[in-house]
Amino acid sequence: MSPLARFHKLDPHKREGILSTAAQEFAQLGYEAASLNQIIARSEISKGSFYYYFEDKLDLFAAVVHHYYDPRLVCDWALIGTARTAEEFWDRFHDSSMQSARLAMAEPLSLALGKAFAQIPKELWEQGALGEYIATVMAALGECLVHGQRVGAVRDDLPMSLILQLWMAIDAPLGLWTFERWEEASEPERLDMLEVTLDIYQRVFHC
Amino acid sequence: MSPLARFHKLDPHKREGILSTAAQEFAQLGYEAASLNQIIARSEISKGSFYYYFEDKLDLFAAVVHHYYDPRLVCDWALIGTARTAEEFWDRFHDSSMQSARLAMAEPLSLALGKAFAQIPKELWEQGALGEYIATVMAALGECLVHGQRVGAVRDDLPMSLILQLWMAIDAPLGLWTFERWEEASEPERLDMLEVTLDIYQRVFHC
DNA sequence: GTCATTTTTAGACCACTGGTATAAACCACT
DNA sequence: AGTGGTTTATACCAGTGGTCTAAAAATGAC
Repeated sequence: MSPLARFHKLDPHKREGILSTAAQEFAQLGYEAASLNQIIARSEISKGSFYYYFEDKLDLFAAVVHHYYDPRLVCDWALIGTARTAEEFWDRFHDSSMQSARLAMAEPLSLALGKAFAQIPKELWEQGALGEYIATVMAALGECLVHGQRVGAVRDDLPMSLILQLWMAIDAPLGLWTFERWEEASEPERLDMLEVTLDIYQRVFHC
Repeated sequence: MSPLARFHKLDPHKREGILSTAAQEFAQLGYEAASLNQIIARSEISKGSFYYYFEDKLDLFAAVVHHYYDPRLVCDWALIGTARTAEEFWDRFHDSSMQSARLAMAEPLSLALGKAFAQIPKELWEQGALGEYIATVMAALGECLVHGQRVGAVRDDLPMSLILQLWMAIDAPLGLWTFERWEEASEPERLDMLEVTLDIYQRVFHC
């Protein structure tokens, strides 16, 4: 039986405890800086048990992300991906990401995890459970963008892999910027930030 | 006397040796993964000596960057920063970054260091000698962009800090993408890649 | 040339890292 | 009660970046 499977049939209370302390640790310090030993100690679990439940540190992180990172934070790509025209595509993208942003700003833990995520070295992106998770998300975004190309909303002079890379790269600073000033911003200022963000996506990816 | 000062008045041969092995190690493995102990061992230097010459690992990295990262790889921002009109601004930017790109592609070490650089956690960007280096470079770019705003070439609806963040964020995947296909690309293909890169900068930052 | 002082080197040592190994405890089932 | 798989505890590992101290080498004053 795989370690993760064993973890899943653990007493839910204990499971939550482990995931929660791990999430805090990762969110606060980032992936690398978070100490696995600390997490283990704080979870009041022995090292043996830990490695009975998880393959390694990265596996734990994947489990945390899977549990705490709300997928609604990212756009509803399935919906966007059914737009008929370019205008409709960007309109839906607009609405959906507005909605997601609102949600995201209310969930600092998810955001912190996102930051920790972005910090993970690229060569680990393809490994283990985390790799699968990333692959899924990227595939969904990719599919959506390919549809965008089909309806003439997204430029097709660039390879999709580059588009995805750029997308992720742009997302990080924009998200951070928005998040940092969200609390102190008035409602129109907030709207403005979101519009700016969307505008940049369009500038880069609209054909 | 500061460690770095001591390092600088070391026998140039020995100095080169240390910097060279460190550069290789960092370039190959990235900052985190590079083992300081390995570097020390390969440099045939004792740990005591190392910490007599450098504050810490990051300080060494800063010294390596300072020594091996050719500033010509980045644009000639001083030149661009004296453009009189928006058109001239982007033209100069175009020419300058074309030239820089050519140079960069011929210096894989510098590029690898750049990658290692990008991987360093943000909270270290402001520390020590590396922090100073980064601050200098960013200041130069910032100054150039402010001038760009003055002549109407660069949008001024965004805070400069965000513009800089975005600039760096976009730079990474584009540079990587270009580098990866550079060798196998024909001359027109190369030109095309560079044009695409420049176009994206303009899309995002042109007002 | 000798001695004292400072600069430089060597390497043992430190707390900590992620990860392994192994043996004991637990728990059903016959 | 015995057996065999599941779960736990902990000692241990090589490696990490970094500290400390004592000796060696260079330097300057006389």
